[in-house]
Amino acid sequence: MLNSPAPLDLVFQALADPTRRIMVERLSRGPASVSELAKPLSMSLSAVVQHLQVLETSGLVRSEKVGRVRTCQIEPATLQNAEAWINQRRALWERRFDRLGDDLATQNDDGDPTDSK
Amino acid sequence: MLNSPAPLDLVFQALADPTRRIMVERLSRGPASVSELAKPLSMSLSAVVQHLQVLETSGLVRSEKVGRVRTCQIEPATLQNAEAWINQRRALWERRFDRLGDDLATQNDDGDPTDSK
DNA sequence: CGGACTGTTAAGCATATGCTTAAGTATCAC
DNA sequence: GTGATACTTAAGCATATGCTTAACAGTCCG
Repeated sequence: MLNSPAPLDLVFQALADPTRRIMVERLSRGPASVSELAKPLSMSLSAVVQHLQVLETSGLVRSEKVGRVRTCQIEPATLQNAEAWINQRRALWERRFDRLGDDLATQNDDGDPTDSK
Repeated sequence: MLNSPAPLDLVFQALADPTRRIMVERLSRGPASVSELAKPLSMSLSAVVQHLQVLETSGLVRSEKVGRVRTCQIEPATLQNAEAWINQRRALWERRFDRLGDDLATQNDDGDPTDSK
């Protein structure tokens, strides 16, 4: 039991910050050290480390230290969980829209294609 | 273009709260009034209204008042924006994994397996 | 060894967030 | 009009968040 089930709360919370999204974007292109992550960001290294901790707690990022360098990488499964949640909601509302379409069709049933675009 | 581009910050921030995700889930199944949204939630109506404001500010929910009832519905496009962001990151890391596979294949290509461990 | 490099940790601070209670406003139903 | 219904708004409060600076701790290099 190394890592927690990474609740959606923490994942979305982590993604809510633009700095952290930049870090995730960078890591989507490949692993990076802490200072590489910090390079494009205009804030102290300390702040970057704190953002990194949020990302790791959320399960979005995993890191390992070798020598004096900590190398970070994304954990795709976690991002996919977030995506999956959104997908499931979409399934609900799309189902609803389909039924709505059926109802309209039923109402207009005797062939008059009102919105023929 | 009535409203602002609904920055991802606000969308992910809105989704970070479990109460608000319950509300979004409910609205994915169809429109609801404020008190209908509040029914499954163990907090004051006032708190629910405040959550609703967060959802509306994020662009995830739209609402309209008729008589004394405010009816709320989801705004699918906004959720899809969030999904799209995740999808785009995935495109990046998948591309990377593909190249990684290529490299491994190339390295092992012409038969001299010097360190076959 | 000594210094540069790469983080790490702690303290402090301003602002944001998620509630609460309490008081108010605008329907609707009789 | 009276009362119930359905929010709405404001104030207050505890905790969380996003930084900062400053001091500390390993690691590598000559």
